Amino acid sequence: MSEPKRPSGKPATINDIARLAEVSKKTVSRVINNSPFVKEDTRRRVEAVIAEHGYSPDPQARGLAFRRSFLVGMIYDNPSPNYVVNMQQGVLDAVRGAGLELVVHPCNRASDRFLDEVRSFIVRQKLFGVILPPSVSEDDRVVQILKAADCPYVRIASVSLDVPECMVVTHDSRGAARAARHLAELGHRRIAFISGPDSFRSSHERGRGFQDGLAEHGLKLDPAYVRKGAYTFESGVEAAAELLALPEPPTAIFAGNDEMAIGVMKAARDAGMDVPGDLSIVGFDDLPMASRVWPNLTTVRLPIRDMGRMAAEKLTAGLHGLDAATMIQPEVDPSLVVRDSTTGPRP
Amino acid sequence: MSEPKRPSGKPATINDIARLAEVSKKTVSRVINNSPFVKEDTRRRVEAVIAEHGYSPDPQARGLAFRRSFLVGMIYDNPSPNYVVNMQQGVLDAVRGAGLELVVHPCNRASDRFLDEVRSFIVRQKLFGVILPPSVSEDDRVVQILKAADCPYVRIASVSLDVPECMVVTHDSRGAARAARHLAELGHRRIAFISGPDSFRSSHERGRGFQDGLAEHGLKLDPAYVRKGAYTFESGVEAAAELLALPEPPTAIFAGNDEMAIGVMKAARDAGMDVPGDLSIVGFDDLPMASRVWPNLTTVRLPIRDMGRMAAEKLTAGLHGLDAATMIQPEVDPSLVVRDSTTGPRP
DNA sequence: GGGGGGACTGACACCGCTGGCCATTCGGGC
DNA sequence: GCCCGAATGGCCAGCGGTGTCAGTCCCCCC
Repeated sequence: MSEPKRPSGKPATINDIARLAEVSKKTVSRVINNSPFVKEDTRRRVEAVIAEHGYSPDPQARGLAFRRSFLVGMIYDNPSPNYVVNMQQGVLDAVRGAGLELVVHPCNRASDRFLDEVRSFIVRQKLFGVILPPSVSEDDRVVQILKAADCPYVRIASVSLDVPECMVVTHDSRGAARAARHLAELGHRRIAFISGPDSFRSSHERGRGFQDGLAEHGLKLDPAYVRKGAYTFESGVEAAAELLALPEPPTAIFAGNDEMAIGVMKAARDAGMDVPGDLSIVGFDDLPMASRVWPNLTTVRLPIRDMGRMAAEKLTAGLHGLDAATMIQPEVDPSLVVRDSTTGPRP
Repeated sequence: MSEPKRPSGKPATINDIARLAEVSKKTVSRVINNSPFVKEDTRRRVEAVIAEHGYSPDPQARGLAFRRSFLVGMIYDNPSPNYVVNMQQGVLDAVRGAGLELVVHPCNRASDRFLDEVRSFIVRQKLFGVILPPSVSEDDRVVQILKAADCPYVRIASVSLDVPECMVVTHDSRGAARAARHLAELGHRRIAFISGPDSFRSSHERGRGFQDGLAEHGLKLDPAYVRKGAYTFESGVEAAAELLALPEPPTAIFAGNDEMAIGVMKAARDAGMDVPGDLSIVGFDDLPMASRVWPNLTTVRLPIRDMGRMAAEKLTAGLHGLDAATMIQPEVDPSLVVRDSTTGPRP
């Protein structure tokens, strides 16, 4: 249906369409850009020709004239392939069909050229918009650059850091609270928590939510049962080894993410403990791994792809004549995925 | 050092540079494009101004004039986040600094609009080049589209499918042969193989290499010990369950990828078998999971990031005045990562 | 001293599209 | 018949670069 009709091999231009539709290229341009001053009749005729010839305007030329590209950037510093790929997919869900493309920009926030690189990327590409997943989303310096470059952006973070139209809040605390309730309801009382590193907001949010959840059941997190991890497998192993060596070891451990939770599993195995018999474990993220390891890990799942889509939709809202601030905002709601790594404590 | 000097906030243009360097914008253009017809003196002067003002030419305008964008596309249909992210990273390793950006284009090869979508992407964006990882790299229809659009591309595949300058060959067969030798040298004789689906070249290559490796030790793959999987966890479980139910079950299983290998582990556990005591298992891919599951999985690792980099370097060779065909070509060499899921068979 | 040629540079059109401004046409209300 | 607004076209400039081509300059050689 949309086979380009020009035998020349080169794609059609706006002039071709104008000639074939017997209108001026100005009117074709009006149609493309949804100008309201086009008769319905004319619009249909032009659109027919466009469709017939599979024409789509050259994004470079258009971008040049608009002083803005049709590229959405995603700037991230996230080592989890699962997170990254799902978020990319979500962004693409929203961005395709809007005629935008996704340019990925992983970066190293620890590098001393980090800001210069990001600035140069943003300024040079005149991005249509930028998606900032954690932890880059938490870096105000990046946001400053974006503002200075007059580049729209959406930040994805566990807690609100900005005006609503620039935020997708993931409410990690709610997910952690669910984990807490789950463990409390199973009857656990000696419950431990392994946090992520301080440099991540999610780390605090997950800890806070977990405490809130426990509090609902009249439980308090004993500081003796809290360890700081680094969101890595090894740090999970280490922290859990310490906890399990306690005179009164916990009967359940909530790890700040799945990597650490699986480290906890290893530590339990090393200590000759049965999971979940001797120790219940809950993670956070629902990595693919979580449903492969044995026992399958109970964990909190974030709808990452949806989050990406929602963020991108805020960016493209303007294209559809919507206002990102007033959009009906589906809330991100972390869910608890109960699998086999949790059960009641031994009597 | 590279702080833009224009208080206006807008980035410098070629005209600004021309004025400041007291040359025509054409000469600035020559400097940017490394034209040999610029006096050394002039070039230095222009470069000084460019550096001083942190100028970099607008990719859109340049692309418009060149009839080519500065975007590298990566078109893939690969469900493994690990693979995708590593390959993206590798491509970026090569592409950054060349002034190119990476546009990601996951797709669904099963969709009936697949080819139209890919065509529209390629034609519209006038891509600088395209990276095709498996399995898209094996689709000749995509390659036809690229050729028709006069768009450079590099295919990454387990076996050569094209002229050398358009190929990065991953030699999966060599990796599989290593796995075979490893098992043979451990003393295994009843060795099973779970293949991937027929639709993947890698599936055949891994099978072929495995047989070759066995043959070096005078062993032959007994068809009774071969099952076809689908590169999924579940298919691994299923195939292994069948194999382990055999009257004389294998003492070692080579799975076509890690997903299936981990499925094999589950099947072994379900069958009450000890890994590696009763059953040795080897996978392929070295997913992050492989070093998290228990026992840690022995597997074959492909240098995915390097592969991405090598592919992108072929694309950018022209920019550096090199010829992709004659480049010194580092070979991809899959390596065997021996972990804890393999040992000798019980006597 | 004049001619020739290579090295270097700049003027100008153009890439494909949008925006501004004005002219033109058409149809309808009064 | 007049006026007005909606719909459209024409034209030109401009986005920020590059290609073409025609110089200009300088040096070398006869």
